[in-house]
Amino acid sequence: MQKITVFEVAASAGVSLATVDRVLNGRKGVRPATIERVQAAVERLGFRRDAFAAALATQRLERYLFVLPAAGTNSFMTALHETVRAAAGAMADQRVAIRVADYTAFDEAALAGLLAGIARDEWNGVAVVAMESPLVRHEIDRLVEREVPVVTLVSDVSPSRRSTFLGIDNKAAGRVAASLIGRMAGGRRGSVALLVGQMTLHDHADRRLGFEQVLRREFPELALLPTIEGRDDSAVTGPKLRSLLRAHPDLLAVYSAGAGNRGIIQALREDARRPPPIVVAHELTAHARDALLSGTFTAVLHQDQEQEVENAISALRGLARIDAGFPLKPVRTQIFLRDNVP
Amino acid sequence: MQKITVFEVAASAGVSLATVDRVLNGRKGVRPATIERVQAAVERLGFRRDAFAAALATQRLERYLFVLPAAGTNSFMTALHETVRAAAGAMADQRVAIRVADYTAFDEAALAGLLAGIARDEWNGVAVVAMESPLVRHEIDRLVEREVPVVTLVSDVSPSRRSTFLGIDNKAAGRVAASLIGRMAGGRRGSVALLVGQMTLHDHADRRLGFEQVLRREFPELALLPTIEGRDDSAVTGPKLRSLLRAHPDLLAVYSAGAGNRGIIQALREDARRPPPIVVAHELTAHARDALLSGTFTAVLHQDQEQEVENAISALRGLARIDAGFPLKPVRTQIFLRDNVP
DNA sequence: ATGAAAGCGCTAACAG
DNA sequence: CTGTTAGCGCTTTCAT
Repeated sequence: MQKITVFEVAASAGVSLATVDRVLNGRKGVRPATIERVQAAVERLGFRRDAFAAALATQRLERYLFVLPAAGTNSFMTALHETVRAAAGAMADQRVAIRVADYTAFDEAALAGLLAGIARDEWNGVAVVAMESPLVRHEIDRLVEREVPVVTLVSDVSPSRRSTFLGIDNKAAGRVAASLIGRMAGGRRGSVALLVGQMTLHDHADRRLGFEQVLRREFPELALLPTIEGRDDSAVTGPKLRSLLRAHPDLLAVYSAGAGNRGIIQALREDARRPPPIVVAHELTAHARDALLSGTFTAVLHQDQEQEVENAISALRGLARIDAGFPLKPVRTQIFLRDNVP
Repeated sequence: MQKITVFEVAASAGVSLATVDRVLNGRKGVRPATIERVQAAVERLGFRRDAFAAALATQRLERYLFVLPAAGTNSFMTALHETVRAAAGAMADQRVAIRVADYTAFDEAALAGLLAGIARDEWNGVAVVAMESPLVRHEIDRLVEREVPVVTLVSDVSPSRRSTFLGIDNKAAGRVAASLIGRMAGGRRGSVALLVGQMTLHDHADRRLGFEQVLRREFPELALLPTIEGRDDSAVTGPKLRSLLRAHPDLLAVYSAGAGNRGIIQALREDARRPPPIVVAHELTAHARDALLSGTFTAVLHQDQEQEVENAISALRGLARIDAGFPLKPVRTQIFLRDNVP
């Protein structure tokens, strides 16, 4: 497998380098007949363009913007910032610049405003952790109109014109949670608590959907209590769960579909019932995981952030037509039990 | 963030390009004082080497060899070949050539022979799906002596001098299997079957270890039957499990730690006991997964091959000092329940 | 519509 | 030990 260069292609086709380049990059100003001659030469010689040389010569610089809820909102978001930053570092020497813009969590107007300020010539693409909101949807649609590729990450907004949603299958996650809880309850009857951040978060809403569906259909002996909105904030989830535990002595399981697990763990610690409630949660910090897994039977659903961010970057590059086809893998959810903590 | 080139570094340090290059690439023959001056300049200017230019100039061509059990051995191995081939394709235009060499599964001598024939100047690194065997261990050590980086993949051999084992935590996988089975059995007593390919396969041995450990300690009401060696072959696993099912009417769970699941599924289909046995298996094909998940309660442990192969390539490139440090992620095991099939 | 020639940023002979 | 210089393969003005 020899190295065929544009030079040999040019020679073989009886044209100059410039012409070969024009054909290769589909630029106009070449006679059809010439195009064919060049393409024939490419085929004949089995020419493969050298990606490094091309990148060097073009001096290309790609810019992508990640729009995320502010770090510090909760550990998931803090970690997400970190993950994006890490990915940015890794891509930097491939001439891919990645920046992050913050918005106050749950603040639709802030998010919409941020999106409104994005210009086509500034960014080659935008990845956004969205939320359900007409305002937000509208701005995403406008971005797409301005030909700025947009993908949603972690939490979607539908039906907007964003190119893809990249993230775990949240309905499946909810179903798994219900399945685990139902099996572990082993036929006992009692009530089940479900906590989300806020129902405008598409991902949390999806999880609830899947959860309810399986719980109702397969475990009718378990009564689902009204959903609690904890704003992904331990200062809210803690007290709310605490009073729920007090009000429902028969509560035997908790599904935390959002964040704010520190509050939840706290409330559970103070609870005295035996056996302690079954808990299924989504998490990110190792600390939360350890605390959660120490209960009776508890499972943690883990979402591969790194992969999600990598996928987002790949997708955006694909949309910006910098890099060819990207077979995106679905983002994985891992289930952690006590026995497989890393 | 401007573009700093080696040229500016040279100027700022008061040396020539060649010297900068020497320092940058850690080549010898530079006075310590000069090295410091250059490094200072690099820091000061925030110089980042352009990977494309470097790759272009070096004309580097990396060659890595994957040594695997022949495809067709079982679907896992067939898929592994395919995964390696796919990775090879993706790396090809980055001037990384990946080849595969086959050996007959379970044939220590064949594997050892293959390894013995590898020359240092032919390959920049070797990834091998190994097995426990003095012969194999010896050849791996010899390769390392000849300064050919070696990593093991999927199944390790210890204590050889290979650089790293890349693969899932098989003891953890075994523990999870036991945990799931124990929980699902819900206190019933009965016997449990464990099938592996062969005990010389390090990964299967590890899974057994973790499995036994948790089963004994936490679920003493479950009796573990003698381990069956099924050679990862459905023609063997099927009949063996079938006779086991006949001999043990109280058998209530099966852990398939190896391959050959088609045979296992077949045997379970013919079995009439109610409820059907709990099954935990490792798998690869979607078909096996679907079949397995249709039982009473069954879980499938899924191993991320793509990631494993990518990790192997990264690790080898790191060892070949082509690419800097790669923070390898542990390879994930995903648990599939009926509700989260992709 | 096509060609000639000058780089892109880094590396590696070859001198000194 | 350090500097000079000629590329690597592709892109891109600027002529023709």
